[in-house]
Parts: sequence; structure tokens; C-alpha cells
Amino acid sequence: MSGKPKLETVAKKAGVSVATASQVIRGTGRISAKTRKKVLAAAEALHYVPDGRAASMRSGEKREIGMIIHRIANPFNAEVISGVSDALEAGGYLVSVLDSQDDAERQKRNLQAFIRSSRGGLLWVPGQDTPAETADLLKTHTIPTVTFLRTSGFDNFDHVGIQNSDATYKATNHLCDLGHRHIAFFGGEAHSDVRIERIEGYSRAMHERGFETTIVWDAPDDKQSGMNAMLELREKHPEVSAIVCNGDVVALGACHALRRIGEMPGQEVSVVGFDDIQDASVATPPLTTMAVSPYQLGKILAQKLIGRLNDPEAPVSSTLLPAELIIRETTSAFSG
Amino acid sequence: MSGKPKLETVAKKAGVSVATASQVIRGTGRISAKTRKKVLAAAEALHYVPDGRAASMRSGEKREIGMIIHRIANPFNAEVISGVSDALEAGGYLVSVLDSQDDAERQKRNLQAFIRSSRGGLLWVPGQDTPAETADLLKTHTIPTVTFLRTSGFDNFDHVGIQNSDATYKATNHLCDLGHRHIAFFGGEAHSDVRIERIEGYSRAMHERGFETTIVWDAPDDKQSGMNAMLELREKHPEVSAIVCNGDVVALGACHALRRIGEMPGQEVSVVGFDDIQDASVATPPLTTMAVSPYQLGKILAQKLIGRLNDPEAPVSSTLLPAELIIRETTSAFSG
DNA sequence: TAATATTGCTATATCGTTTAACCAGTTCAG
DNA sequence: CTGAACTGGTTAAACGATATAGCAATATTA
Repeated sequence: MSGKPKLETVAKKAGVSVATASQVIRGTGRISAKTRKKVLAAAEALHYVPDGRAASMRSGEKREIGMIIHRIANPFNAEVISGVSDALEAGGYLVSVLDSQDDAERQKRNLQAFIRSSRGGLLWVPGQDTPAETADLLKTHTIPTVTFLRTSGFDNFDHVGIQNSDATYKATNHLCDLGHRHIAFFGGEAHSDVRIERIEGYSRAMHERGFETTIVWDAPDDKQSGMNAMLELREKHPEVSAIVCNGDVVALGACHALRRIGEMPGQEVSVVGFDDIQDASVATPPLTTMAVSPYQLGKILAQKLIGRLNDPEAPVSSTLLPAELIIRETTSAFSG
Repeated sequence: MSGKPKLETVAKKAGVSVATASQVIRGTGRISAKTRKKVLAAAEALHYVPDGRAASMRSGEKREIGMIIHRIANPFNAEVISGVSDALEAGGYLVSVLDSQDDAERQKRNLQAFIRSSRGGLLWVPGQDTPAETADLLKTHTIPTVTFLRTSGFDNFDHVGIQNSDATYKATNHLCDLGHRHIAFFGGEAHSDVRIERIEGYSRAMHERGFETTIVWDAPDDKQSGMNAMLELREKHPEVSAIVCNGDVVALGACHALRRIGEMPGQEVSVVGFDDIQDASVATPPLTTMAVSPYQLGKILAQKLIGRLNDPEAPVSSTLLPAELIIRETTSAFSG
């Protein structure tokens, strides 16, 4: 009703000192049952909620953790967020998410703001070309940080990622086993290190079989780009009978393009996606893809941060989750 | 290197008092160019970032704003977040997002945590059955709040929403004009007030034409549900030749089901969606839908909050954005 | 019963900033 | 040449909580 109630207000109403009130609220110290009840009643009546700034400043406790991610809207990322929130909230922490939009300037602002706000820890997808200076900032301010999905070259943080190279190696082998030999890699941002890892796995498989890897395409990770790139591919390189994609969204765009020109995905051209987003299983036809559970990744991520918070001195560790090949209907034997 | 640098550290290094250092950093007070340079150099060297908790506590300034939304992963919501972030960051604010997952318990925790953290303002999608007590909390703590998308019965907050009733009214009329008369409403959560508004517009149009509105379906807003519901509909009510949907996701699910049983959406059954999400325009066939720009909504939302922050005494206001009918290929004349 | 331990609460310093009040030196006007 | 007005800084008091030390009163023990 009349301004934010503070501890002093509660204490006055209960007829005790602020110190006592604080102890009751926090459940510390030695307090009689009688006064405890009085204080709690007063707090309840006033709808008292402690000021986290003051509390955290004095006690040094920080139970708020931040997350800086390149794109909240990405369905895979959204699931990661979900997993992280569940796990951290269960541990009494609170997660708030900042969207860097993969913009260096924005990421810097986000990071500055994050440090200002003095939270307990950071879950971070470092932008592709983040300067070392930015990472130093986290070190000088001794902020417990776990990077995920990308390392962007920073190996001095805990990390949770995906076995990208192995995954595309498996995907490519699957296609080779089906008899394909002109296989293209498809999608991803230009300098993305994730993409580089995935191309590495693809190339490794192709080299082992003695196939050429010449055809690699640039296409940002949205559906429209996938469509355009596929149309161009069919025209310029009709010999390509299969593609390994950097992500499901691009893959679905590619499938869409195929249908539009009257080809059924999985017939003339086989397609393997990456991520196993929800749409992948309900698409027509259902998409063959490399699956990593983003929710699970989020949980592991949260655990790793909690581990770091509990033991700041532990050596830096990196966990890479394997991806599983889910064979659906967009891949079939080469019918040259 | 050695713990978080504070203002005192900077001041000592520059050979001035903390007060002076503060004034330099903040750009207030009267400081000579010489000392200003000294202090800035020291701050730079130490990578000093002020402690927002202390600063905000003393100054009363709060430039961090929070957002509690029911589902970050929803593509429409994700775009809203994007619009909000852009607009608020341009105004020097920082947005952090909490996902309530449409869970009452979780929302309460989020809200408590939000209040604890003493941020400047709140953008809130109130959960369907939020108790009045929860909203009171925001009032007693005098937190500038703007609700959006849903009011959930709270009319004492600023609000930005959609003209839901008008939108479905338009959508239904469009179908009627095409000659359809057995039109079903499709999708939405059971007690959602947004859905109720949309059904209201649909019903209004149907009544005006003297058509029956008997068929209204329950289906949560995901693709799978849309598919199942459509399959059931075709079987039980084959006379229905058109549907108005509560959302694009459900609508796309419905279209998917139609294709699966060999019917082309827009032929036997016409479909109108709601939201105009990205997938709507690149689907096969492209979806006729009611479009509201979520990004734009986000911007307006941000502006409304800024307005409230600048003038806490202004009367509560509500802005409802119109939705525009985008005719694509899933609606055509009734061919009884 | 005197010495000691325990209970229940309060006074006070502190966290890292900001800000109002103040002060010593210069400069300027009359 | 004296009082007023700047200039460029400093001192000290907040902000709202928590933690520590301390202090009565009561309980326990020998």
C-alpha cells in the first residue's frame, strides 16, 4: 500500500529489533518459538520480501544465475533453457536469460550488465569472434562460468558441448552405407566453430571412403536459406544424391524445396538433419537426424555449474555429449 | 586477478577519494580534466565494473527489467522477447527473461525472486488462474508492471494485447464469404481467456449468419494435438468444411493431418491460423492466417513500460493491436 | 549457593556505492 | 581590497540487509 516494506517495518510491527527479524526470516540464530511466530505473522501481513541486493551484498550469497545465449527463439536452445531452469530451480537458484542475438556489441553489453548485477554464475554461449579481453573480464571478476555448445576458442572455462565431429561422421557413414557417394554438407554460419567441427567429421568419413568432399555450402540456419540452397544445389550439382545438414531447420527447408520441385525427400535426394527438433518427427516425411536431447544437455549444464559453485578450485572440465542417429524416412539407398 | 576490484581500489590507484572516483565514473559533479583522466585510466586498467547492487541500492535507480512469460520456446513469444529487448536496450535498460512454463507454483517462485531482486519493472503474462494475492504483491511493492497477451482478469495493470475477438470475427467472416457454413473452432487451452475471446468472435460471426457454432474443439497448442484433433474431426464431423484455429501451430498440425489422409488443405477443408509465425508462409500450402507482428507487439510493450516508469501516476491504459487477415492458400470457396 | 552454561535478544559494524554538505583555494566584481 | 562566486575536490551519512559480539536473564551443575 505505502511503499516497499523493509525489515525495519516488520521488526517494528512485531516489536523486536531488526536483527531478530532478520534471524527469524533467515532461520538462523537462537529465537524463541513465540517471537518467531510474531515476526513471521508481521512479515506475512506486510507481504514482506527481502531486498536481494542488500542481502546479497552483505552476505555474499548469490543465488541468481544468468544465461547468455545467441538466440532464444531457436527451438533447440529453448529446450536447453528449459532443462537448465528446471535443474537450477530445484537447487534453489533462479535463472534469467539474456539474448545476445549473436551480436558482438550486444553480447558485450549483456556481459557488462551481467557483471554489474553481481550474480552467482554464468552459462554462456560465447559469440564466434569474442575478443579474449571479454573473457578476461569474467576471470578478473572471478565469475563461475560454464560455456556451452560453442567454445569459440576459450578452453579455460568448464564446457558442455556436443560430439559434433563424431556425429556427422556417423551421419555421413550412414549415407555412404546406403550407397551414396556424392554427398554434400549443408548449412551453418560462415565462421561457426560448431560447423567447422561438423564439417571435419563429414570430411573424415568421406576421405576414408575415398570420396570427394568438394561440395560444401554456406547457408544461415533458417528454413528459407535451406530452401534456396537446395534449389541451387539441384540445379548446379545434380549428381549430389545426399546431404548432411548442420541443423534440422535447414534440413527441413531443404526437404521443403525438394517437395516443391516434385521430388520426395528420401527418394532422389537423401537428407540427414541435426538436433532432432520437435518438427523433425512430425514433418512429411519424418526427418532422419542426429539427436541430442537439449533438455538433457541443459540439465548437465546446470549440474556442471553447481559443481563449479561448490568447488571453485576444481580443475576445468569439458563434457561432450554424443549424438545418436535417428533413422526416419528422409534417407534411403542410392538409386542411381 | 585478485578478487573483484571496487571503487576504493580504483580511487587508491588514481590517488583520489572514492567520492571523486564515483563522480568521474558517473559523470556527475565538477571534476578537472586531469583527475578525470587519471581515474578513468585506473578504472580501465583494473577492468573496473561497478557493483550494481550497491549502486542501485543507494541511488534508487533500477535499469534492469524482468519478463515473466509462459513459454519462451513458443516462436511467437520468442519474437516478442526480441522486440522488447531491442526497444528496452535502446533505452538503456536490460531485459532478463524468466520462463514460468504456465505453472502456478513456478510463476509464484519467479515473482518472489523477481521482487527480491528489486528490478525496475516487469513485463508479465499472468498465468490463467493466478490468485489476486499474487497481483497484490506487485502492488504493495509498487512495481511498475505491464501485462501482455493475457489479462487473466487483472485490469489494474497496463496492458498490451491483441484484438482477439475482432480477429476471429474477421477470419470467420472470410470463410463464410467463401460459402462455408459448417465451420469449427479449433485449439487452445481449456480455460485460456485468450481462447475465450477468440471463440467469442467466431461465435458472433456465426450467429450473425444464422449458422450453428456447436462444434468447438479442445486441443493444446502443439502440432501433434492439431493432427489428432483434425483426424478425429474428419471422422466424426465430415460436414465441417472449414476451421478457425487458435494458433498457427495447431493449424499446421491440422494441415499436416489432412495431407496425411490425402486431402490438400484448402480443398476439402479450409484452414485459418492465428499468429503468422515464420513457418506459416513457407508451409505447403502456405497458411491463411491472422497476423499480428510479435516483434511490433514487443516494441509497443516496451514503450508502454517506459511510459509507466517515467510517469508512475498516469492512469492505467490498455492497448489492443488489430490482427490482419493474410489470405494464402489454405482457404478457398466451398465446393460442397 | 556460587560458578558456569545456555537461552533469547539487541547494538553495532559492514557490504560497495551515491550524494548532500562542506571546505580551502582562486577568481571576479564593485 | 573585501565580499561573493566558482572550482575541484573531500568527509560522512545514507541505502537495507546480515553477522558478530555482547549482555541480561534464566537454567544447570557441583
